[in-house]
Amino acid sequence: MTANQTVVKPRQQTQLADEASSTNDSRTVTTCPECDSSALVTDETHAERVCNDCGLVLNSDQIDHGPEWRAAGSEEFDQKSRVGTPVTNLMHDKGLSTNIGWKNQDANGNPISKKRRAQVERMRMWNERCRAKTTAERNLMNALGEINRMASALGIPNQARETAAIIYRRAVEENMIIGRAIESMATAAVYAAARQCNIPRSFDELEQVSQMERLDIERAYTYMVRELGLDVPLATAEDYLPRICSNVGVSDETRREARQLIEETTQVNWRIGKNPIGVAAGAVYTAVQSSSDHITQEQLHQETGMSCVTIRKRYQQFSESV
DNA sequence: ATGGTTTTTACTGCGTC
DNA sequence: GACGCGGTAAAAACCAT
Repeated sequence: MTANQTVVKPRQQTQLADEASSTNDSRTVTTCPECDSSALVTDETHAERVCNDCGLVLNSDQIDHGPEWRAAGSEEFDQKSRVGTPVTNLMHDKGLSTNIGWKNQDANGNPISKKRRAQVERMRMWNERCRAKTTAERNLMNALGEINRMASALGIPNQARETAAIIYRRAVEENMIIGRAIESMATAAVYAAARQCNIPRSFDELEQVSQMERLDIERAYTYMVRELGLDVPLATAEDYLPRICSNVGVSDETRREARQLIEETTQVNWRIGKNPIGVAAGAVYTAVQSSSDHITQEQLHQETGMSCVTIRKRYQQFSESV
């Protein structure tokens, strides 16, 4: 919109990612960069994150997120604990408002009188009604609920959901929602967040879980990218690889091999302009050929939506470039 | 709207079980 | 014969301009 928005572009994404996870970057890594194993464990005593397979230490001197006190038993734990759920962008009030418990009991766990119960019920009702004071808050509640629902349906993890929520909140702040369908903007936020978190989902997939049509989602998305100056990285073949591998069920060895094939050919000419999904599928197929796994082109076609012909072509190109 | 590129579709034959 | 695979041409989809 304005000049200063384009200037902040490079910061935008890191800001979003940081805000969303509010943790160290390597904590969000799910596979070992050395051996590609997913057996990463957090060693609390040494404050390290270590790969169980090759022993690589991903990061040391981690912040201990646990409490600063110690408790001997669960009773003492309950007593000393003085914290609630973490602040989340996925709720319109960031999860900070008061909730009145649903149980009709007093603090000691004894049932309350009939008269008192009616009173509590009225309080509960009005508390619920007052939670979203304005229409804007009500809309936000609605949208964040939708974001959560779609993310669940697509198997998108919490970190990306938080990112989606932040993107949507920014759109609200910029008055971008007015005159547009909440659902389309919420869907676009999920799409952008998924890509920013390197777990891209296609417009087709989003269309399946959204109430909006593909074109509306695409429009909302381009509008968001433009107006918010979102820095959304292109989806790469590597991004698609883990999902394809686990869905199709190949060994870790094959997965590693496929990743290597992709990495080795990133600068190769034939990769230019090719659909990363096809590249990933081709890499998996190529890797499968030299392994004990039995995955057919048909299976990969079913899983990725890429045609057998395309998978074959990528396979040939991978084979030639080795 | 256009034109170049990529992907899909539909068809083919071959080898293997 | 069913299946997986490899090849091809034409059509469709995609994308930047």
